[in-house]
Amino acid sequence: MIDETQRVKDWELLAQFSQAYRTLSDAFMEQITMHRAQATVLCKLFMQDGLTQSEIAQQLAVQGATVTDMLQRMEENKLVTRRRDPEDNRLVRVYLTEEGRKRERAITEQFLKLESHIFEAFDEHERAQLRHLLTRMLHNMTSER
Amino acid sequence: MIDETQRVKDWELLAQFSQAYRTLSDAFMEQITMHRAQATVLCKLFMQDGLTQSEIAQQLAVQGATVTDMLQRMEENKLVTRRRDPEDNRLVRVYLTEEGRKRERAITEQFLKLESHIFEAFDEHERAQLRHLLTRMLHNMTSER
DNA sequence: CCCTAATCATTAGTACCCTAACGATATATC
DNA sequence: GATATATCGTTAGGGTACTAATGATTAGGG
Repeated sequence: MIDETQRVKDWELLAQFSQAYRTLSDAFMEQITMHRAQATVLCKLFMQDGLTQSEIAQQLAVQGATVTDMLQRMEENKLVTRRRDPEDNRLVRVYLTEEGRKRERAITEQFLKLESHIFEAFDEHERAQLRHLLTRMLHNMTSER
Repeated sequence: MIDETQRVKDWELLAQFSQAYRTLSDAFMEQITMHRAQATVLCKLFMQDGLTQSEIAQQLAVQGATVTDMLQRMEENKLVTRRRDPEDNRLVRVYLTEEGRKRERAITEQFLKLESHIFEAFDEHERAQLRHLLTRMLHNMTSER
């Protein structure tokens, strides 16, 4: 008989990991005076400027209301500007400011540092293995039904 | 040359996973009218009643202030009671109420459901592999320096 | 015994994330 | 063209998380 009261359940491990990832990335971003979620939004804009708010919400897998709040703070801090799309007035398109664009290097470097910290002592085979497992779990978690 | 602009970076995968886990567990807990973090606290108390707040903070890997807020809400909702430890008056010990204890079955079942949803189509070997990789990352993430 | 340092919990302020309800705009159907 | 439906963003309210500052209690060193 395995002692059920002692064994760490898998969901506990996932919860711990999820929490630890956020805490650590908060700490890394704080080193360059950024917030985790805001840095992530900027990363999306580095790849493609002028995304709509709902596109950002979808890419971050958060609700639209969350994005509204975040972008309001980011606009106050002059990291982005927001303009209605003239083609479709429902859409709000988000653009990097000069100030936002200036942070590209620091942010991408910091995310790479975070990555190498987390994968300390991992070889490429193990990273590939992990990618595969995470991708499958992600599929299970986000698929309908 | 690999096209760096296309490949999903590992930190993005970790961030996605972390977000998806929270969203999904929020959804599962919402089905039984509970909040993710509060359910986790109750689980710790199911294992060991009368934990102090700092012990709970350590087990959840969050700051003490976070636990204070959570437990105040949980006490208002009659899920737990809090009493100062007579041996050491700095400590606040947290105890399950009858109401809190009543939720044990529903909560543990719901976490198991969550687990089997996430690990759909995983065999035991793959789960063991994942446990190993996650544990090592967790170690990298939480170790000093 | 007193003073200092350590530990524990709380408060205040901020950011992130959710749901629910709502207003504005665009599209589809008649 | 008018009405119905869908989409997009905002607001309001609540839960989860952080840091920094504070107060209360305990433990240690002289």
